[in-house]
Amino acid sequence: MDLKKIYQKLRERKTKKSNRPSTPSSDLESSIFPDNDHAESRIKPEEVSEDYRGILEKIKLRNSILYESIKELNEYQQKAIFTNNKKTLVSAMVGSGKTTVLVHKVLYLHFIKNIPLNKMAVLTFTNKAANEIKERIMTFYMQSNDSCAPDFSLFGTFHSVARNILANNHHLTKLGYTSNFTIMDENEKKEFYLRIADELYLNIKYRNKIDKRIERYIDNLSRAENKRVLYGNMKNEDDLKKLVEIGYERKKQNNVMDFDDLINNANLVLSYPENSFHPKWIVVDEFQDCNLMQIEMIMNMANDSTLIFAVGDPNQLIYTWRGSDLSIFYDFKLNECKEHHLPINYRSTSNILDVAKFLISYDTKELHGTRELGAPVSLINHYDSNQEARYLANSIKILNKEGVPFREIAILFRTKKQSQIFETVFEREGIPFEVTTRQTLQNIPSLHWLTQLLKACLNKQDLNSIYDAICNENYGIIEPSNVLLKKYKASVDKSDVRTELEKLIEWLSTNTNSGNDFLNFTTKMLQLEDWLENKTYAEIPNIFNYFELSTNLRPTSINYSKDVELVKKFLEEVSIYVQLNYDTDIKSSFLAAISEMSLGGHQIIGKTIDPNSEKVKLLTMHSAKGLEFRYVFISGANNGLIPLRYANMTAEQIEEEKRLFFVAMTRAKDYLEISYHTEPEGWNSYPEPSIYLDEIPKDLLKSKQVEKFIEEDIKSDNKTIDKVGQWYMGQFVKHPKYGTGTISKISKTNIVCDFEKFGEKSFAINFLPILPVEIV
DNA sequence: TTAGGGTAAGTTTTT
DNA sequence: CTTACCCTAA
Repeated sequence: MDLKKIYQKLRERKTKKSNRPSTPSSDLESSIFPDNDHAESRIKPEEVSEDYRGILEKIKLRNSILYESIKELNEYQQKAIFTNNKKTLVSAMVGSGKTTVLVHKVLYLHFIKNIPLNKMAVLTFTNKAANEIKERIMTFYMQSNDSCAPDFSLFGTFHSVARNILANNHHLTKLGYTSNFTIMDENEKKEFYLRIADELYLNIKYRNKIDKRIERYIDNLSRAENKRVLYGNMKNEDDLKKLVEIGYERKKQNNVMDFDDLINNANLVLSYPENSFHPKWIVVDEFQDCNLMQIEMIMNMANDSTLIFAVGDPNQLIYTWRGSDLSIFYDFKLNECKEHHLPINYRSTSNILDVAKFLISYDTKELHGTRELGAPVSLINHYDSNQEARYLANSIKILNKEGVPFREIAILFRTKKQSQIFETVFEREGIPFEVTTRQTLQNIPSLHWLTQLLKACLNKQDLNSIYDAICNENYGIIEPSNVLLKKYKASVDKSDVRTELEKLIEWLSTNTNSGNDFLNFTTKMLQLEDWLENKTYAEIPNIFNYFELSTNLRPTSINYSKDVELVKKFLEEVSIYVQLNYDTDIKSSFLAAISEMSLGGHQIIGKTIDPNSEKVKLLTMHSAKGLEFRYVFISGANNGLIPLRYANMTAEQIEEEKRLFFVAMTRAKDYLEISYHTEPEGWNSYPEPSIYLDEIPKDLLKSKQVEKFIEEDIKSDNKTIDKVGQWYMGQFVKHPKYGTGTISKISKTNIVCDFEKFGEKSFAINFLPILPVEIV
């Protein structure tokens, strides 16, 4: 159930509150705390505080619904919820119900300890996690008698909460920003820097790698000057340093922030001595993933009377490349912190846990299973990934016939590339599947354009959004060109104090052939803020008509109906966000909603992955984190792939790959199968099983070698052959442009010719522009 | 300006 | 191993 539906139900109930039945409906009850079906446990925490029973009794009197829910939890979970320590770290083992504990902690603090929800900051890393927490709390609100909608203003991702802190902080101007700043995502950031480089004729090498270079530059600020700037084959420094410095100033001029700026700037305003923003409680999810900036944000939000409750699992730390580090986790733990454990895993069979245990690096003794022995874990040796894909297609068909739904089956691998062969084979074999692809706003051009348009209207200094809104190749009113911005910037009068929006519109109207449509559209842009003035959330979808999107979305385009649908859904979503998170006025609430979309909220609209769809899931190990499946197949556990081999690997990175393998294994509920290949295709993978498999005792794994399929190999399309049709190796041929040459390579789909003057050229076999040459 | 030699980098992707 | 692209030599 999504937030919108819950909210609608909540509203419905509000209106007919008087004759509402006192018992909650059963469908709600079962959906509220899904992790709790195996609550009873033989394992007990060593010490149980004296007033422990008392607390439960107290809850029973205060809120019987919460009591019913909490009494189902195990004692470790209850202890973590009842703790009132200033700093608490809950080390949660994999599959031990940490989100359940987190949600109950919030409910306990609110309903029993009377902490208002808006005095609690609940910080997560993903929108998905934030939404799940909000949904569960909403559902609880619906069950209990509370009639008002909960205030989630400090619930959200670090970035989203940071944005809201900044937008509402009086000291923001000290940083050179105003409260209507907009957010640029990673792609927009790259464009932002490249445009500066273009405009100022900066010498920038490896332009396509500019994002990586800037990141590396900032990470290496402590290193020697030229070490930070050089990349690849560069011998001399380029203007990277200058670019970063100008970028820093330009972001302020344009009133835009990138993702990192949100956290960094929030830290700056929070650490001002006059800052008075301090939540009563700070609750952190996936604490092990925090980097230093995020820890700093937690600490800056806290004051002497703030209590911190963090939940995390060091064994699932797989994002150190985003700046998190085990030392952060342990430093926090050592510093006057009460530690709790959640050692009981409800997810996997004992066989699976027994194997996974050998890969655990921290708190080894603390993982306890609750389930039956189950099927043994298999280690299977395939010839290569193609053979494996055929084998799995077969196995999955059999499983499905036996009644296992496709959605309960997942195939996990280390790199995205590995999914291709499964897609090809499953497609051919008619097995329904879905691949998790990274969704960015750029993947949905109409929504990307719309966000840029709305950003441009609300932040009239955001030159990049303004330009992209007006000069978009699909939906813009003016044809984009890579010199327009440069020319505009060069000719603009520095003493002109008007906004960039006004200036660029005027400039474009005189320097391009713009017609009435342009005038009409840009006037609408300038006036959107005024239009919004006296509107309510319910009128936000009217923006569709305001901008005449039925014509501006290009009705002749093949994407038109889809675009209209997406845009309407987007505006609807914005409307709901404004309704749920209304703060001071419609304008700032609207901007908050648009910012939320920049922070990945669009995934709600554009998402193609439905966890409940009847499809086999093909996932990278990273994207499988947090998910679970009855049947899990880990593909390609070869050395070099797990751990993935690349230059200068550190011991820490080898450890992280191990944790990743652990995460992959523990996704399985009932059945786990691990494979490696005799002849792996990647340049970096060796024909031997992963080193991590050596750490697992042989008798815990059921080893098997799969016979090679003798059917025609699917990759034979690319294999070289000697002859096809009239063509043979070494044959003399003639090409109208390249002249004469000889055939140097033949495959089922292509012929490669080596021309005397032009070297090797490849041609598709169905469209050969060459002729045979008769040798006399 | 162009051709060809030389060499680092390559993965994962919460926002 | 392949790719991208810097760098240098004409």
